[in-house]
Amino acid sequence: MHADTRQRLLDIAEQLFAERGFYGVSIAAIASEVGLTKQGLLHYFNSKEKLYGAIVQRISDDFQDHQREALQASEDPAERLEKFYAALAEPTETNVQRTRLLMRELLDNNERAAKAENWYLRPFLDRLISMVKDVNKSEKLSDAEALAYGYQLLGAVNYFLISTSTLKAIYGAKFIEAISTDFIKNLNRLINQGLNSGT
Amino acid sequence: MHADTRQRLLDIAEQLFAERGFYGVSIAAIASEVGLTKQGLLHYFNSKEKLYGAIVQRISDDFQDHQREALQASEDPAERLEKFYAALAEPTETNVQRTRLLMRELLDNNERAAKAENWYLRPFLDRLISMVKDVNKSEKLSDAEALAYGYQLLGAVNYFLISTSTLKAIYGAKFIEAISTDFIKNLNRLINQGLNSGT
DNA sequence: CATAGGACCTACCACTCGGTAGGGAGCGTA
DNA sequence: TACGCTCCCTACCGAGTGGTAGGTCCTATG
Repeated sequence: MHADTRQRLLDIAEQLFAERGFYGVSIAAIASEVGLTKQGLLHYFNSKEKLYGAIVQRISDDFQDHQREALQASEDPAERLEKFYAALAEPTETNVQRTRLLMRELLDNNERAAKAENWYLRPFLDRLISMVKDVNKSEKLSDAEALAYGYQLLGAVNYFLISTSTLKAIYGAKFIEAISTDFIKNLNRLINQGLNSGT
Repeated sequence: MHADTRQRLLDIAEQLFAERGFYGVSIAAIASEVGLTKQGLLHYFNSKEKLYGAIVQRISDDFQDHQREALQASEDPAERLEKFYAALAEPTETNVQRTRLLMRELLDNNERAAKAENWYLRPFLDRLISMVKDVNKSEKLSDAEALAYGYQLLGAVNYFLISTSTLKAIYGAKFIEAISTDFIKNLNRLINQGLNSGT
């Protein structure tokens, strides 16, 4: 029962893991934030890794849901891609948080990524490849070319999302707001130009 | 004396911090990798933070050296920018490693980045802005526009660098090699196209 | 030959970590 | 009333953490 407590644990743990990383947060800290003791937490998730795994799973599930929605949002492939990246780039608090967490995952998994754990990215990337290929059917991009292209935009968006707080501290909030709008404009131009003018 | 040991400490610590993050490595682990005890390490760097700080400083210094070299490498601003990003994207082991470390820095510093610590990025970014503006003088890009543009490419490159090992595990080494060449091709196209065809 | 200081060491400290053992309060069911 | 189950607790463990105190060896300098 008490799926409520479970949810709150997941929510808060997600936040803390995103902010400080897996090694940077203790389960005791997570538990106390929820109003439990460490063992209260361990009642729901048998270990720290299990808790972390559940969070990553939840995020990747949600991501793929959004991807499916983007596919149904429009008929025009280019427009679909635009909306897809626009959704990814949205500076929502949870969006930024989850981007941070996935970025950390990418960094931590490094070489042991060969294990089944990190393949959660696979369906997401596969769908991305086909979305890119749909935009430019005339030239018949190879999978590698499509992924190279899609990944560039993915990197641009994700990197920018995790940078905004730091950039704000350096250049000030106003300047960064100006950048954000330019950023989206640029992104859409890259999507349209980049795929119309040949490889 | 024994600047040699000091160097080895920095080298190995950089590697370990890049792989596992600040909290993921103990100073004892670093020391033993060098062939010292924990206290041997503390003889050279008074604390873990000091050691880490010295590493970040060294990286940012080197980065700016490379940036200066790129500026002198060519007369054509667009070509300069091409060479600059090509150097950043080079999948050297140390290059990948340092990108990982700086990415972690970006994630960890988050909101407390307001302190002087993280401003090491500032001169690097300022130079980037002026490089971008030089390419497209006719349109007189604002600083925000220039940074938005430069940062997109920066994100694309950095994100790709830290992803390669994971992508290899998912798609296989050959596929990723194919992507890498397409990636650079794409990047150069974005540099030339993106800045010639207006904001 | 004396002395100072660099380059390390062993021993230890207070503390935190993830995890186990075991118990108790409140509940629904028989 | 008795039983078992969910939810959460206190108490504790071994291992590991960053850091301090204090000592030893070696070399360079006077």
